Amino acid sequence: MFSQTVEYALRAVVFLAQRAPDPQKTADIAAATQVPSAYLAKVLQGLREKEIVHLQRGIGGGVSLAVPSDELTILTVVNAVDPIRRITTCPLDLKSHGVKLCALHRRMDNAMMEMEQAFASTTLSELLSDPNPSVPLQEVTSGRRRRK
Amino acid sequence: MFSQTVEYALRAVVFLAQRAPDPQKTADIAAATQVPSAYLAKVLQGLREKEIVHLQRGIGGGVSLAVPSDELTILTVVNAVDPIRRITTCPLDLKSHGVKLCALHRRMDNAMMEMEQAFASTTLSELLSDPNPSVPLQEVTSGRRRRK
DNA sequence: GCGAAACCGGACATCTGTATCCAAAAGACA
DNA sequence: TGTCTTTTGGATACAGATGTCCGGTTTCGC
Repeated sequence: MFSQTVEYALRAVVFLAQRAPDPQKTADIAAATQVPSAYLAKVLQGLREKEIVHLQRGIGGGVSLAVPSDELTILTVVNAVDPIRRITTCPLDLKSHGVKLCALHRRMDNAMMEMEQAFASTTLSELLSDPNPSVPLQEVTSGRRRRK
Repeated sequence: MFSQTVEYALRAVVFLAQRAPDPQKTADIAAATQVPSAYLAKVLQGLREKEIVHLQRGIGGGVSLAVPSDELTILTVVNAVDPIRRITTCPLDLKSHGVKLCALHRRMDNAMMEMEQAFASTTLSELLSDPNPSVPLQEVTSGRRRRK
């Protein structure tokens, strides 16, 4: 349903949002998110082209969000690496269908529309502030512990 | 989002539902649904293994639905060829997350759950009786045709 | 039983997503 | 300027999805 690349990209931006605004090295992101580092580099390049992250070479460099986490939605990230392609015209190119989808394709597109809306309405910062014992990318520790 | 194979399988069963209970030749299904016939044969074999269609060899044979169209849901067909894989445990195998998904994965799974529900609640016969001027797989015949 | 109709099944080809590796480019800093 | 650090981008590899091909098998009308 979702490609690995989407999953990887989301993990990366969540990690970056957690550590914002400090830039993170690709290798560190890869370790924390359990993504192959060489491949993560490719995924991050895709995010850079869409101006979602900023990549800085050299000492002290790394990857950081190019957009505030409260303005960055899940949908933006998903569409950057593996766009949700809505069904806008008949896949069979039936002329008389045109933009008026048949019952089958309308329902398929509706499902995707709802997914789009769900993803468009959730920002990265909302994810991080979710009152959930399971914090993205982090093991729960019995005691109280917090590091920046 | 949806694989080609899913799209092909859905077109095929819709066509079969329209012509039920008459068996249809694979080549005819392929022509009507605009699916490569050799590949459609593979897809149909998958549907046969899941006992969604019945394949009959020999003269007068062909493909027919093995399930009444009012008992066959879109979800059944989708899951037969390309199962919707719900997120049931933490993709990162974080021990403390276990079955309790973090905010990110919970939202992704929620989206898939809603898609499952939407597809599970629609049967093939409901698709065919949908009051929609665009009939699946068929050009609208009333009125003049336009040249391409 | 014969032969045509129609599916069966496996080998093969192609394309795309996923993943790895390394030399080169670019930035920071002494 | 020189060097260390970190990203960049191209080459390569592999797997799975998609698509093709063809001889074989089953079934039925005659």
